[in-house]
Amino acid sequence: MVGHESPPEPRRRPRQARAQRTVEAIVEAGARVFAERGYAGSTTNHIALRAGVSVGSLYEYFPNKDAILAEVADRHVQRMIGPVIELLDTAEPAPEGLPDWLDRFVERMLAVHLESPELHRLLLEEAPHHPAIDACVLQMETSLAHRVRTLFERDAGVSLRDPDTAAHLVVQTVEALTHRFAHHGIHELSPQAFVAEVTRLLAGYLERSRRGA
Amino acid sequence: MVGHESPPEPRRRPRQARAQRTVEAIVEAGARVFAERGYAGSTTNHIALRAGVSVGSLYEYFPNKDAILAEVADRHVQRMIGPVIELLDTAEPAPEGLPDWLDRFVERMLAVHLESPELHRLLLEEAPHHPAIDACVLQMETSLAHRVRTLFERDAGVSLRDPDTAAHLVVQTVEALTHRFAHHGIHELSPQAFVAEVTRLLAGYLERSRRGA
Amino acid sequence: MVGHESPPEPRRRPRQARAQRTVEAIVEAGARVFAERGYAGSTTNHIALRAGVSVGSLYEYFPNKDAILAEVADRHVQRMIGPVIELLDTAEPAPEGLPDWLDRFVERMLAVHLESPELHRLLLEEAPHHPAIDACVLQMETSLAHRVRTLFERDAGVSLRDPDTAAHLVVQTVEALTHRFAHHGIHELSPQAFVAEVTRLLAGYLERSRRGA
Amino acid sequence: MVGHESPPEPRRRPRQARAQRTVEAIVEAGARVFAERGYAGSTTNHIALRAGVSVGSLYEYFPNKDAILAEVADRHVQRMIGPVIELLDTAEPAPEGLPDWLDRFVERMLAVHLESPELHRLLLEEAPHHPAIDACVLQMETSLAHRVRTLFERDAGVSLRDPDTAAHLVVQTVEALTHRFAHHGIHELSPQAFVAEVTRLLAGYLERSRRGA
DNA sequence: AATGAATGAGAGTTCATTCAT
DNA sequence: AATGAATGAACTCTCATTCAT
Repeated sequence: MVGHESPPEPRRRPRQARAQRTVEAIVEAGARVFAERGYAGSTTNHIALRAGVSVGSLYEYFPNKDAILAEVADRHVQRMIGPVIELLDTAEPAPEGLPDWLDRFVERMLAVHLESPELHRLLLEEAPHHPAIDACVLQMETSLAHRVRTLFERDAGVSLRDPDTAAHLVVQTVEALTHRFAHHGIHELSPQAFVAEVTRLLAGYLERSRRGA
Repeated sequence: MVGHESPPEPRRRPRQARAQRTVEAIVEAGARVFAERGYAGSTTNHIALRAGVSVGSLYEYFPNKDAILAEVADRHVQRMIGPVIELLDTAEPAPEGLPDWLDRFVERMLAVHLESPELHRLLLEEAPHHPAIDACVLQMETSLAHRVRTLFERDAGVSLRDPDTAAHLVVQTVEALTHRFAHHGIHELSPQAFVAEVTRLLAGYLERSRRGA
Repeated sequence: MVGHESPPEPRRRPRQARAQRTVEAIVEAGARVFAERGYAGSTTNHIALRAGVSVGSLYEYFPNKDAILAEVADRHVQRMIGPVIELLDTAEPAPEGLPDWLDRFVERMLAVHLESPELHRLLLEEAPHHPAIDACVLQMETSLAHRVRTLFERDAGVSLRDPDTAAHLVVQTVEALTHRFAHHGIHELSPQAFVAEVTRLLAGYLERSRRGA
Repeated sequence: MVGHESPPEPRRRPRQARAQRTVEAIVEAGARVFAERGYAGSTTNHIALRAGVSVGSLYEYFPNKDAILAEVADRHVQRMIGPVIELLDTAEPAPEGLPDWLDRFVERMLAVHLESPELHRLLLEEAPHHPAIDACVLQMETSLAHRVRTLFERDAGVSLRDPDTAAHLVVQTVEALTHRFAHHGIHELSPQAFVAEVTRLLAGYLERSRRGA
């Protein structure tokens, strides 16, 4: 009769799993509520309600409202740069193909910006500049810049005088322009034309910046 | 008083010199307090206190907190673009001098961003996207882009395929990069080097974009 | 939060016994505070304090000050007309007894007015004419008039030309006179004498109004 | 050359006349503003503005908001009872004509209530029970009751047991019923029918109350 | 005598957070 | 672990009143 009365599953698991689900629900609810109502307009009660959880539970897992924002921001940024990093990491060494992958880079950045624009805008523009968010964004940029620089260096055709600066400028420019375009557009410019134009902008820069030039 | 809901009284226009001084003090205090504490962290009482004025006086001239922000934003933007517009309007027609005035343009934009960076950051990044601010910023950009385009067209050496788009991209890029640089810098890059690099970025683009190219 | 203006959240319905007690305390405190200080002189903080509850709790259950007044009014009216309606509903059919039940009717109305005269005065005279209160009062009157009319019709001795109008006049007259008497009296007139006099007034009217007359 | 340089008009007159006009303007503006926006909804600034006067001037002549209300109330009551008193004072001694002048009394009271109902309602129902208003109303009632009593006594046909009480009841009843009717009506009852009905009500009472009865 | 800018106590209301259940 | 009732400091905004001009 030993080991008979208790199911083989560990006892603590369900609790932890439940807790995990609760946290998950809160973060997701947070993302939606923040996106819909802005930071100041969102209350912890809204979020708890949307998560199907009581405020008490919310405070069981997050010390305050900002902590929810930080988590939401972190996840959002991770989800955003994932595809971009993947692209950068799998880029073929192709000297003459520079414009080609620039094109693909810009294209993917734009795609990523168009995905959940409200949340994105919130995090980058409206949210009080919480250290956590600032850190997130800087880290994202550094991470991308680092990979872009690696590509520059690996690519024989692009041997720049100051590859690090170039990489940062490129990343910042693409980030800023796609962000802007995703939100306000530029006249009637189509996304394709926009991507082409930004690619041209960067290609010109990189050619000019070659060490030999 | 339920169901009586009289419309919010129109605010007083300052007529006497004393009133004018009060308004001035409120706007200036608003700029400072907003810059120091952020939008949400600033209260109308803070602003009134800093202005050396009672809350009542504040509400005599501004219907609510947002209205103060709008006024602060408007003045800030006017003060910011003034020098840049002046530069653009007095630029000499100089085909071969393109890099030269690009350089001066970037330089002045950076100077302008370094002036009251906290306030600037507030208005562009943190403030809830108040229509008034959005309008301000878009108008500023349009205004600059228009002048830049005029310069492009007047300058024989830069006959672009799509001068309008190019002008917008240039303005947005400069705005974004200088803004960013003013706030976070890029490693140890000096302001001079930064300006030179951005100039190179834009010059490459414009050369590439020539109609003949 | 400009232009976000979320609709006022629907208030919580008390579910737990504790919450029910809180609501009860607020309504009772409201009745007292309103009666003592008048509507304008009463603040939500006064009421909360008197109820032994925080303002926050008050707003948990009532969207605003008026809502408290409405609830207080409703309860007061219900409590007031209860005894009167009971009297009317149990009146014996007694043709020659008309003066008798008129007497009892006036007597009970006076009793009811003497009960919590301050609150009563507030609701009928001072309170901003909130729809809820108006409705309450009209409904009360209609309700009483309807029953009075039924009594008239049932009573063979009182077959009026226009029983509906008569019923309304009777109810309004009794209401107005007892209300007045309860608050200011008439010289040194004793309550008994007052009741007798009003009964005489009405009896005269009803006799005169008989169809045959 | 004596008495030559100064015009014969007294110097102070213009100032007083102007002041008188100012007071007049304020009281009239007060009446309108109170009637339109209710007591709480009216501000001294509203009243001053409407009167074409500065707040400062308003406080030159009235110590506070209540004082304006009191004056407005007083004038209103005077204007109201004027015609009624005139009627009572010129009534012919006419024993058999009792119903006749009751009819005219009720009719004139109704007319008077229909004149500026908003202001009237404000003063009797909404305004905080300011002593001044209470006094006004009581005085009005006393004044009318006194005259009615005189009529009763003069009129041989109506020799009541307690003429004073009867007079008060009559006045109060007419006041209450016409007030009510002017504001809410009774079903579809026409004003004529209403007057007739109230007359009947009172006539019945007075007949019953004769000493001999 | 008149102006109207300035005052500031105090109103109603919100919401992040706590804690008894 | 979870609930949700309770908290209360803090906010925005009003308006009767004062007083320098």
